[in-house]
Amino acid sequence: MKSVERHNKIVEIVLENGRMSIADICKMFQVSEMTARRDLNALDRQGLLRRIHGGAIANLGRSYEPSFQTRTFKNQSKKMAIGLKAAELIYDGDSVALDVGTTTLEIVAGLRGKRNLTIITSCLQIATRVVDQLSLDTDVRLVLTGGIIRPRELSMIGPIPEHVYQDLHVDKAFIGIGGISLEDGLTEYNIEDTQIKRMLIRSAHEKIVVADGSKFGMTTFASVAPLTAVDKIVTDNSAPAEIVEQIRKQGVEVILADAD
Amino acid sequence: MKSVERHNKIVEIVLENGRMSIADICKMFQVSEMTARRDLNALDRQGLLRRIHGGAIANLGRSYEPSFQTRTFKNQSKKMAIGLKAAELIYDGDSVALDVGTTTLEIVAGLRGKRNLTIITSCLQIATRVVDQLSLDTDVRLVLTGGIIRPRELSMIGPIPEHVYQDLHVDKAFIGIGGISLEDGLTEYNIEDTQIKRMLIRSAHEKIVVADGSKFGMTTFASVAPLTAVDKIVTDNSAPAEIVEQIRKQGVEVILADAD
DNA sequence: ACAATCGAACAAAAAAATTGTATCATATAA
DNA sequence: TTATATGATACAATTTTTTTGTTCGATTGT
Repeated sequence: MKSVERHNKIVEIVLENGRMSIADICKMFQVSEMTARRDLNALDRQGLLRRIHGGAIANLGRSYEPSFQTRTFKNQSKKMAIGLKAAELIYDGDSVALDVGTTTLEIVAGLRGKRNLTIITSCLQIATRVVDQLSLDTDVRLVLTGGIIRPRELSMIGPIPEHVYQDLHVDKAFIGIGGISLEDGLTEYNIEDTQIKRMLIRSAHEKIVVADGSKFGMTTFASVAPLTAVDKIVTDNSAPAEIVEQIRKQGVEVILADAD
Repeated sequence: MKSVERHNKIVEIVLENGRMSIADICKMFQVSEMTARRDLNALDRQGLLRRIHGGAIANLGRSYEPSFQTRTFKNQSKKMAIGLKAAELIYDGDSVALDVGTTTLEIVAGLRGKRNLTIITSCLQIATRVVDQLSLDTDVRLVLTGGIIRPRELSMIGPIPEHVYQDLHVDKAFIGIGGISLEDGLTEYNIEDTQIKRMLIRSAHEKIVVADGSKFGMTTFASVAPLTAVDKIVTDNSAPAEIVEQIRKQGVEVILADAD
């Protein structure tokens, strides 16, 4: 086992159980205390958990959204499956908007080989990944909306992106979302985000939500739009069947990706 | 000598002399032919030179601007010195615009420890570096202008950044430039860039050009502005003394950084 | 106070990268 | 075309970097 794998596992467990002790790590991975401490200190520096005496705890205050990097670890394989499935909805020549998010980020991997795409995003991570992965092989036009960068999020907010989205029209918008519920519709953690997401929905011909199964039945802080404001939802097969059923009855297509 | 240093030296020499043979490399660095070949192949893959039978040649069609990555290698130590010197002009609380460029990129390193900065840029590299290096320690507000990303340049052009710069006003703008000449003033390689640079100059209270000594006396393709449109020029001590003298006579302050 | 935990420093071990040599394939020039 | 130089692959040797463990004095929480 490589050290990076161990780090990932540790973060996953801390996120799952809320805490993990030095002793736990020693036992589970057969390493010395010093190594366990070094691991936790490194992960703490990366902001992925909070170091405490004797171990580490998750660093999420309940009502706060975890940082982008932390969220990347949650349900990663599911997000990858969703991203690839969502990418299948994109055809050569499409103009697509990719919302900020760890799930939308995975869509990029599925764009290899597609021709003549226009991609609009306000997410620095997505932009960087597109440049790294695509701009060499594929002929892709990449547009960044600009805006004020939120340091932990690497997304841009404020009047600039709103203004840009207002003037642009895309074939398809892929929207990440904090919660999907029958009662409260689509909800997000931050008010700033809701505004951008609304603009996105407005300026896209086809509106597609990407969200892993854990988002279903969740209501987070700020309301974005009713369920029926979007055309499709791409999720994985861990999404609760009854909720999916109800959503379909409301006329929203739900696409399930196979996650390992 | 580390392999990276050797690579840098090789690129520098190829850029300087236009070509370099396998034998040259073996002799100069006391390495085997195999190593020399591996070096050239690696650098070719990175697009920094063009591999030919028996050696390598520079891969610049004379009238074209080399790619961002290639330019990073040219006069790197001088650019670092200039960047640090230029950063001394920035005070706590300033709002600064950082133009696209390999020299402006080096300003970021000098911003450590400064408080309450607002940085505006349309360069993806600069944005990424600011996020990596500063956003943790420093309290910096980072604004990206947005725009269409030019894949090789990682800069943004088009109506979006122009519009954004139009609405923003900064204390100081640091402008990279392709050529500085007494007859033709400030010139650039691409027309697209000139427009943005003009906007930058217009929206800044203090206009500062950063350019290494090799840019002096050069005229590139497109005219940006007359020399007197800017307040200061930060360069290194390799800048030709007579030209510097003449520029100073025109009322533009020239600051010389000590390069190794 | 006192046992557990921590971090610094050093040494050991493992992993990764760099480099060289030998060998055979390929390209260039006469 | 042949002869010679150059190239590429594979493997081994080397160096460098990363990771890990141990010891020991300092610090922490109960």
